[in-house]
Amino acid sequence: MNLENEISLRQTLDRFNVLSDVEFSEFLKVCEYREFSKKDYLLKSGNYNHGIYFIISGVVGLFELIDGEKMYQNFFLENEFANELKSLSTQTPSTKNLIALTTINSFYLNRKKLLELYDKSASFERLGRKLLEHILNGQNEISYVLQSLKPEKRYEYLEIERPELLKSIPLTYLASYLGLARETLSRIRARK
Amino acid sequence: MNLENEISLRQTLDRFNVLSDVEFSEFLKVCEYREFSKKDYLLKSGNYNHGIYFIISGVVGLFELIDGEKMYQNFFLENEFANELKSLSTQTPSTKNLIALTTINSFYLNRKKLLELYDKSASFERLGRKLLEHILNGQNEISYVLQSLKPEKRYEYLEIERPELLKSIPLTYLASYLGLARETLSRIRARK
DNA sequence: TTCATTTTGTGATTTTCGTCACATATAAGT
DNA sequence: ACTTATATGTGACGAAAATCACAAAATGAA
Repeated sequence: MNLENEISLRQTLDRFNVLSDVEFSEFLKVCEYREFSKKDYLLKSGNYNHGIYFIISGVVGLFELIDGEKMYQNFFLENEFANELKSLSTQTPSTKNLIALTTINSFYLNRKKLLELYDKSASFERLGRKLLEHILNGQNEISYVLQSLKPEKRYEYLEIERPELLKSIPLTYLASYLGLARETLSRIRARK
Repeated sequence: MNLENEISLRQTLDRFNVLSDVEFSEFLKVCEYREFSKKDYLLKSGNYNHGIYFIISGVVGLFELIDGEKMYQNFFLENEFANELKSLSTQTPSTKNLIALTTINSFYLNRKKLLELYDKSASFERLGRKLLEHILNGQNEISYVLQSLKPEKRYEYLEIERPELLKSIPLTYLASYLGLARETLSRIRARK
């Protein structure tokens, strides 16, 4: 069970191809197992952000309150790193929130401990850099969708590129993610 | 003149607070001075991407051809690093283009040489990581604009947060950047 | 200076999407 | 099982933006 979780993490990190066995066990030492119930906040706006979460199971949403409405900006699924990097890197209070959309099993990675790892070996720093590259590529993609695609095509983007989101996340949240009115997305789906 | 350019670079890098004097002169060794005329391509879609450019002076645009139209996705001004990180990090042919919108003076930073630097000292890797964080924060911001702001507010975002773009870049290009029809942006500006 | 190219402005028209209102369905909590 | 809270569907309507068409202005090149 616990071992299984570590294997998930290992496999995810292996895709970046940087950590040796020894380094991985070093890495594991900074991982704290944490659980959350649905609607729990992993990060609340106004608070400082001290780390990131590796999602073992469940779905986490990143949102910002705008005119009293939750605008979802990202979703993190199994085997992804839930994060809000702006407040993490600048160490200023977060304007955004991370919320558990389901029950969550996760590993928490404390920022300070990660920075200490960075000092120990360049491999960890490299892992951090590669993870950032990965996140940035994802962010570029969603920008492209918002900039260039009409509502119907945005929905198709989800169908093709991120079908897991359609399955696990309420339409209402996806609408804000795609920059559309809830009703518009509902109608797009209706005519399919 | 040449010294002046190096000072610009130094000041820009100093904001990340990682390189010593010695490391900076090491860094300078991988910088190749390059000039471009207006309309030259720094990167052409279909080609491999072998590095990034520090812009000493001028403006570079990042665009993608969609239905035969240039969709501008970013602009790089003086003292910024013009880049297309997806093709650079994955080493696949670029789908995007970097084009000189004015005469350009730049330093070219070759990817391989940068990776070699990364191996030499963790400071360089850290610089790379911090630069990525910086780029990612910018990318998050433009996503927010596209997702949450109506056309008029998008224009105001430029007025307030990026006035240099309004001064130096044709309205037509800015329209695609903001995900709007050219005419819409022209009318927004007219009623101000 | 002249000609071609690029960029911007502006009206008329069409389309799409957002908004409002309310019904229904589904899930969650006691 | 009952009640409340969340989420979804759908029609009517209006506002806003896209599209089309063309003129004017600005920029660049020969």
